[in-house]
Amino acid sequence: MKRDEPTDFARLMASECLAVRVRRLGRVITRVYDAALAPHGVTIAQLNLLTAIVAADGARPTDLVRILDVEKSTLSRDLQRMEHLGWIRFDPRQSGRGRSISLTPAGTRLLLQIRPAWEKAQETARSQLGRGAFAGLRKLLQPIGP
Amino acid sequence: MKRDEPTDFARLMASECLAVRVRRLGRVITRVYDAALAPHGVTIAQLNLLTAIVAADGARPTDLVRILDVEKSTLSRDLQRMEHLGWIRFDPRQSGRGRSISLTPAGTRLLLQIRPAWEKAQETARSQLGRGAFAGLRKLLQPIGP
DNA sequence: CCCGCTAGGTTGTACATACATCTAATCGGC
DNA sequence: GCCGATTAGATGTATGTACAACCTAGCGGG
Repeated sequence: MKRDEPTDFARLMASECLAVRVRRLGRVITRVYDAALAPHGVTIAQLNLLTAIVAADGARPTDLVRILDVEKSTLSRDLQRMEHLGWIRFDPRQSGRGRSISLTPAGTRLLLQIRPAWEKAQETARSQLGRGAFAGLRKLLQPIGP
Repeated sequence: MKRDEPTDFARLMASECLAVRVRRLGRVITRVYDAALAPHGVTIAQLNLLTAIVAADGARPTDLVRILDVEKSTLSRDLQRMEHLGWIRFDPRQSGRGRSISLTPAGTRLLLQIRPAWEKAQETARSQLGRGAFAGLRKLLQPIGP
């Protein structure tokens, strides 16, 4: 019986490819969080940016690029959107290049309002994945983050 | 000392949010695979689709939606692109709704040419994450897949 | 002090993704 | 065999993502 090379490869991808699995989980998880946050008009990507800006106090776009492992052009446009929405502001720096980012009062208020929705999304994700998988993933992904 | 609620939330997100971690890993991993596949003019998302079509022989778009956990409108456009590129074809079905998808000869040839680049991306991912994390992730993500 | 470098950002283009809405085809009850 | 309900897909709009190419403002050597 002749081996079917395309089928072999297809099976191998399905069972072994890390990208396929991580991306799929990303789609599913993103939907969970986006659905929970939607009533506030915010996405998980935007919430991630907002909290990163708060956590890395006084950071410039280029710092967030490093911290979040996102492309600078992606970040540039994401920040533009959030500036137009009135959530963030760019401040000139005393010395050195670039501008620091900070939350506006509206951005800060929004962040605080969002929190319960995020907690709910965490709980949904936990129950959908199972508590063991959730905790295991969080732990395994720890060293990958900053 | 007064508690800073935004900062608390920001720290919590950074340390506890599963979406943040999964999405970040997704960006990093996607770049690894896309870079390896780029010389063939294919992305990891497209390779995933091609192999899913082969693995789920005779599947319709709606079947892939279920299998890959992707939105039907997303899939619709991804398939359109691949049809225009001449990689896939839609075949009418004997009975029932919809159309089955299959690879064209060009699509099949492409798939076989790609394989070494994918193996290389796997190896790169493995060494960047560390073998333990790679294997652990693959295993943890197993039950989430189909 | 000036001029070249380089780091920081933006813009052009393309793909991947999703939600809402719409169209079309099929299925099933009667 | 028709007609209402359901399903399969396509389209409009928006976000997130990346690469390549470009621009520009500070830094630093001389």
